Amino acid sequence: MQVKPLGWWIRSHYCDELGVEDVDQQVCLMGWVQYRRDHGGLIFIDLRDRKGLTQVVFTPEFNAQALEEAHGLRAEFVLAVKGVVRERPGDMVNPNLKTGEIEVAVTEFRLLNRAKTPPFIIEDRVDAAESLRLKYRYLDLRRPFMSENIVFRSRAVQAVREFLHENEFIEIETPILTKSTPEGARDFLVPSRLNQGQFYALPQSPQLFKQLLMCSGLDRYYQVVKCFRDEDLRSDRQPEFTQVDIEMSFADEEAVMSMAEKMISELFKKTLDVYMETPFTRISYAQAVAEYGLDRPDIRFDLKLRDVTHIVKGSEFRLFAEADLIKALVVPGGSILSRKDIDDFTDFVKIYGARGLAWIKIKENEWQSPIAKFLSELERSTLSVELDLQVGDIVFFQAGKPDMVNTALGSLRVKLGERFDLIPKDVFAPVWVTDFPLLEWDEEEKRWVARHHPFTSPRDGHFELLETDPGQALARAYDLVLNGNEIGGGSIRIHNSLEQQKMFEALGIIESEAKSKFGFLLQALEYGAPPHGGIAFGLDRLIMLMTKTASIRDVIAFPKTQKAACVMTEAPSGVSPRQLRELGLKLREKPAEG
RNA sequence: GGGGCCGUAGUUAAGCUGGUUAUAACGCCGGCCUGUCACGCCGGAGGCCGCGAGUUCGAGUCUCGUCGGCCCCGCCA
Repeated sequence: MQVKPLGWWIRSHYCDELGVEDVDQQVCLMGWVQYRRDHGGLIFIDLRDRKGLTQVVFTPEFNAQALEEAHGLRAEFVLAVKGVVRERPGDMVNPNLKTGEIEVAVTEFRLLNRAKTPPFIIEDRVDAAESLRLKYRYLDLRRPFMSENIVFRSRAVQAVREFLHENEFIEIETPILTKSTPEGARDFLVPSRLNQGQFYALPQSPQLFKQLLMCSGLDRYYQVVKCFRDEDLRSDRQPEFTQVDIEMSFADEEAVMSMAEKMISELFKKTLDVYMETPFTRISYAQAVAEYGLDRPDIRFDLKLRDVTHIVKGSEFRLFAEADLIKALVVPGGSILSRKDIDDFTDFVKIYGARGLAWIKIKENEWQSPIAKFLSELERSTLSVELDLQVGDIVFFQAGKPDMVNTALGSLRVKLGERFDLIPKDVFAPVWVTDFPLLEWDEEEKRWVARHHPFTSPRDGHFELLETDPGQALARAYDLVLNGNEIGGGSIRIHNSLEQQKMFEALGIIESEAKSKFGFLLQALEYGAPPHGGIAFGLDRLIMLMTKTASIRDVIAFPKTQKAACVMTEAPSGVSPRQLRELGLKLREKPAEG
């Protein structure tokens, strides 16, 4: 069987399109051999393209020569098939296939290309090792699961673009080769050949450019844009990722948030037919941390943390007595947990720096607990009343530094939500988190750093706090959280040069550095900068949630591994001595290989 | 920087407290087959047990190191 050119053949249908209404039509399909069922005198091939499968049948009645040749077909061979659509008799209908009521009887076919036996079978139920899938990514993307994710992503981006264009936003590209700035994540650097010893940085986000576009009067900007951060990876984090980046002039936080939630709800309506009620729920940062322990609360289930410091601070239990904060988490019906379960949860909270996990099982006549004996009668009764404890409940306690207590117990809350099946599937629960602190104390650098970024405006009247009590200043910033995942965040920016300089001062950035790193921004703000603000959405993470995939890699065509490498191209790699010389670079140590 | 899990035919896995020739399924190759649909039946090939040391009479199995993949903490405005 010879490989033949495409010639003048033209595809008439995709492999998901034909049905009984097309019977007797002459059609032409093109695709890959999915399954081959060779009966000797009769051969069935399931032909696959990106849309679906169609059974084509080679029979001697239609073309004996073609049947003869088709014995040589193998998985993943590329075919063009011409034939007649036939209705299948009732008992031969395949109800599992969209095109299962028909088949295409082959009158003529062309083998367009052969294929080696693939390293793994191209189908959804085969769970090949991820490293293998990544090495042969082009094959992995043939699987319906993967290609559907990629197609969905395209549809979602399309919906976002439509919304933004309808709302007067202008798509504007910003530089990829740009300037390294202090603050924030580690930069990816690109050496400059024409300016030896100097480096570009890849943008962590187009933050400054979009603000400058507002200064330009372009008024409403957006961009679907790659961003780069040289930090460690996670299942929801890649070193290069895509943001839907938005900025608008003459807007306060209400304007940005209302625009953003319209965009998100329209996106969900258009692509998933999911209705989201607007306006979205809002919660302050302080309340989020108090009740959920995290600044990205999953509000799909209740189970809130309770501050019990005032009740048990004076207890004889040393861990409580020494703690700055003691919080409790009551799980109704949780006393069914075994010792082993509790040990596992204890190990889990230790990840976050907890020393242990205190617990009390509320039984009919007693409190079963390693710590009950340390609690006075009053402490017990106060806990019982304030936490409304019922027989069958379990109470977990976490005590220590506030950050640790909140993170550990907040993470445990999510874990318990899963364990007790409290999290409704198929629910998308967006929530705005607002009133973030403007600054955070960086213990390592011994200075205040911007929690969002240094261009975020403080709330009215909070500028003065920068000099008196920086930790109390609140930001005009907002995060959008979906099912416990941060999917977007933004702020109203400082649009006054003097205020921006004051902010740099508060961050310990000296004037000369501010001038050299951000001089262009400070200048731009002096030439009539409009009030402005914006938001950026993490597209990959958003798509991951919408498609309910477990990893961000499943919604990115060519992702990187945890070591930020591409298994397929083998990037990163060494470069030739000549390339280094041209760039004026010299490696400190000899690499293993060039 | 740190913690954890995993690496055995092409693939997915099994391989017990170390013990003869390392199993199975799918895939692959050959043959048969006109109604299958993850076709079926018969036969066959296929292994540096990730790599390197060590312990041992003996290592897929135990120890250490190393490489790779994944999950997590730190980090990620």
